[in-house]
Amino acid sequence: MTVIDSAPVRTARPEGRERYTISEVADYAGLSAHTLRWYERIGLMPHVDRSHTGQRRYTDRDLDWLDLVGKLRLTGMPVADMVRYAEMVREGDHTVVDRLRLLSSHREDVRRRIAELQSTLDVLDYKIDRYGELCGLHTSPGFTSPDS
Amino acid sequence: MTVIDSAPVRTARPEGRERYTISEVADYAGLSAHTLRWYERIGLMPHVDRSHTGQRRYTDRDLDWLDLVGKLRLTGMPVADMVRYAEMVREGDHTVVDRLRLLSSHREDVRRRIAELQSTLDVLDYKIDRYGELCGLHTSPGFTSPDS
DNA sequence: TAGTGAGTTGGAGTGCACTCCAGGCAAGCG
DNA sequence: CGCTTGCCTGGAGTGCACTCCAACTCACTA
Repeated sequence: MTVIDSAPVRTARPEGRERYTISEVADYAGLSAHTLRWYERIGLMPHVDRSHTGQRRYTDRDLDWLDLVGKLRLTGMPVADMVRYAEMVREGDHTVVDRLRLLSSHREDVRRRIAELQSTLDVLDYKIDRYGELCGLHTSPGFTSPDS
Repeated sequence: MTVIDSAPVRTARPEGRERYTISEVADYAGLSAHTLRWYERIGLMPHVDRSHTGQRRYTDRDLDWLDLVGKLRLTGMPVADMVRYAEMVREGDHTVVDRLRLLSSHREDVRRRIAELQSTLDVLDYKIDRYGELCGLHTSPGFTSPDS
């Protein structure tokens, strides 16, 4: 992968060590060990290496990748798209244009979502204000509602 | 339901008519007719009335309700929570405090989500900038990447 | 040396939110 | 009259993203 496929910001890592067990990574990334193995099976991880006994040993690079995946996941990118992205990263630099396209289109999605959320926030504020008034005026039961 | 359970803003309605068929409502709300029937089955609709032949006839009030449901849905409120809300609305005004609680807690969720999306947007901007540079520098294939 | 705890696998199961299907009814049209 | 269109029902099926299971290995401690 290219240098830009590691996250730009660093988050606190368990220790200064450079190889992590699956449960350490699960804790760090907020995913279950199951999910980490599943990510690997479906091709969402860039080949995790193993200890001499066959246990997974994640590197800081893997943690960086998981940071990015976590961000994309939180913003609702489908797993299939993330896998496509991961594949492109593995395929090398001739895929940068497509990667750019994928990321840009996702960015548009995210922008749209922010706008949607914002507009819902307005509706919620309005309704919460109304309910607040209602609760402030008569908190006790025993009156009839105008409609319903 | 109370007056505040209709949406504060009006959106364009199919026609000035006051009773709509399921497919008109599907078009309007951006849901399938299947989904509208399903909403009713699970108790997410406040009793839709019927024509003399048993077909659903939605009112403007139903459309208002669907506006709200659509907003909540877009902001990721689980259907189960929306059903709880709908039940409370049906139960009458003694549930306003709980409704307020539910809405307020959802508002916090939405605020958190906006912040998350915003932070992802920053990451995306950063990566897209890097990819942009890369594409600007060498759009043709045939070179080796620094890593992988 | 036996037990505990953390890891391994492939495959099956879960929960959510739809989505579709088969079979049927009612209205309108040529 | 037959045909098409739109709607009805209960129940089954789908896709996504996990989530768990059974059966196993390995390292460590009492």
